Amino acid sequence: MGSAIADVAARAGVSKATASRALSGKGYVATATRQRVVDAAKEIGFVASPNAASLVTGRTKNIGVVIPFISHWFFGAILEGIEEALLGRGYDMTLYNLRPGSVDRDRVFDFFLARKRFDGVIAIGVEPTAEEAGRLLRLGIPMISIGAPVAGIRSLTIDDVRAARLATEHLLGLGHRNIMHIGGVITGDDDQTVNGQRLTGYRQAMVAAGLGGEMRAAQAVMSVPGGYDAGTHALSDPTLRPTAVFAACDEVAIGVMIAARRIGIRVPDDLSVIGIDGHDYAEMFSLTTIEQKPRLQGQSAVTDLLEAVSGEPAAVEVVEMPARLVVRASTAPARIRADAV
Amino acid sequence: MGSAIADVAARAGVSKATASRALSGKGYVATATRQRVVDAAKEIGFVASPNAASLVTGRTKNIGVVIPFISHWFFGAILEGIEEALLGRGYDMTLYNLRPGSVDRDRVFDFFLARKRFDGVIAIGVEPTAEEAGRLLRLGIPMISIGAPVAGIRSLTIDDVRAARLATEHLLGLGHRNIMHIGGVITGDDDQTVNGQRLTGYRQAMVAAGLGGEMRAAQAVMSVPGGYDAGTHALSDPTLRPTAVFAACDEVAIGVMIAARRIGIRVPDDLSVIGIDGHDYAEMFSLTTIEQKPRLQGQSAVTDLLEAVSGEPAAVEVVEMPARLVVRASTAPARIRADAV
DNA sequence: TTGAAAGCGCTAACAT
DNA sequence: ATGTTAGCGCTTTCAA
Repeated sequence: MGSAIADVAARAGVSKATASRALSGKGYVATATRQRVVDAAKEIGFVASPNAASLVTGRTKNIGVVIPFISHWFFGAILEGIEEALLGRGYDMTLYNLRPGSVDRDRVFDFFLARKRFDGVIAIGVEPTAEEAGRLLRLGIPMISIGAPVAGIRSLTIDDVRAARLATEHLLGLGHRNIMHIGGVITGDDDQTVNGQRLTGYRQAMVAAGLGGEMRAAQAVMSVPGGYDAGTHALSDPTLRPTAVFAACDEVAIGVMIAARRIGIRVPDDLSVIGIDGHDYAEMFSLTTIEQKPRLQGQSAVTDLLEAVSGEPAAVEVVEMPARLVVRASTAPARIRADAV
Repeated sequence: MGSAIADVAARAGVSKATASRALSGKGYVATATRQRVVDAAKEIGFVASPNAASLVTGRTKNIGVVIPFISHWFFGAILEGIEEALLGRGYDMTLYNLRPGSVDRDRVFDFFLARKRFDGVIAIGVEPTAEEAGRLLRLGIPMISIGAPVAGIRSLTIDDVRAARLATEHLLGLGHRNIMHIGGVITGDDDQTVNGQRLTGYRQAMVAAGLGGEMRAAQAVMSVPGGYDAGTHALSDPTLRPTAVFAACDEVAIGVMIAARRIGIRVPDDLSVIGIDGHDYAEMFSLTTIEQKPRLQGQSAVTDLLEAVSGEPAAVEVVEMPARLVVRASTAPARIRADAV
């Protein structure tokens, strides 16, 4: 029941302080004494109250995580990586699911996160404002960002511009000229979010190839059905149909491939598709992709954050995660069409 | 910074007790006094320490959630439902990702959950043992289970046997005789898990239709690639091919449909497929399914659990969630094949 | 309506 | 190597 460390101490015939030392392993305790305390604790089923401990140590062994989606593969996989890394070190994870544009955003940053409940915070794809970040840092709560470079705090991300360029160049290298980009929703023309950067990379590659006039971009909800809808729309007119699609993420790419097949377009023979993420399903769909390894990103974020928690604040910088091109059958060399000769 | 309620009190010219009453809204405080306290708190950016409050009230406003997968749609959607419901009531969610067979299981139940960190625990698809459940209940931590009936605690679940029977009967009603079940991994013959119950429902329906001798069941990893692999295997031999497949979940069903199309089997004309879950992608794939509404399950779990937290412990019982058959094009009436005439 | 005082369960000096 | 003491920041009697 409500057994406290005082009960353990009494049972072992020592003081609370000694019981605390024996149980936590900090400070000198005679081996025999320690054993008696440990036994006593086990006998009455004692488990220390983390609240009480936190109150005095100032450490909670708890990390706050903010994420926009859970039921999207990429984000779910990051979460799994974080959880695994945290659990192994005796930390737990408190999760805030903050969809883009959520009215709860202020409450999460101002109330939930700004209490002394967390040793650190991981923001995934959320792009905290300078004010939001500053508030936490001033409270002494280190923060790290995954997937979105945030001014003033350490960020883990792939170089999205470069990844998009890589993907587009891969299609160009196969001989494609008519390459369409199906990306996420963009706000404004100088959008610096992940979606904006991927569009930028596409543009850079197209312009560099002298195809600045051939660029075509559409926006899709970042999901398989989103890609399906956008793909259906983009591919329906045979005369305007691209020969290759660079999708801003694998879920969209998969949706596009499904739409193409339903329309009767052979993939990859008549349409090359490339995505970004390295989705678990990519192999099944023979999808060519730029691999991001989200689980690894989650684990790295934990490593970096806990370093900042226990030691010096980690340097503020953008850490580039590896992004690897994985070629599969979904991208084939462009074929010379009869009508193009 | 480390502003405490004493700072607020000093600034407002009242005692800590009054400041506490003013901020929490409990107890008598003159309106003018309250306003001064609230202003003072805002001015110095005071946010109460939940640890300190928990220590004295015994309530943490924090719920522990145990889940086997995050990056599977069904589980992710439940989590989103839970988070939404919790956030609205000022509660946090601490998440433990416990894959089946994980070596961390004991640590999570004995160490992480059994501390006074949680007002309640939600176990999703985890089936705590009587001992694990009893331990928490003895500590006064109410627990609720989603998706798996657990002895001694309240459970939210669809009637999996009935859902499976419903699915199978739907295929039977379309005239199918050669119906295969592609389910999850089963351990032993009287497996009482979700997978086992769905197999049982399939058997009941088949036997009731006089097709006990025609039953065929395969096991698959519960994912789209898992369904793809199992489907590829099950459908490769044209002479043994079923005319309909009842898949134990939508992800498997989708995998089976993709495999079928790749093999050249027309869906739904030559193969009817039905799943369970009500996946977001079901509509896109025209998948007939038994809908489970996981977000709703998550929300209901929160409602029920918080009732138990604040009032009488809720009655121990199994609450049946609605499961609804959604018919789409992926199940078509069985056709009389030439070779069957 | 407000204040003083006690104490939630633990850890960390400081003594011994 | 162990015990004593003093809080961590808050809420809650109890008195005024």
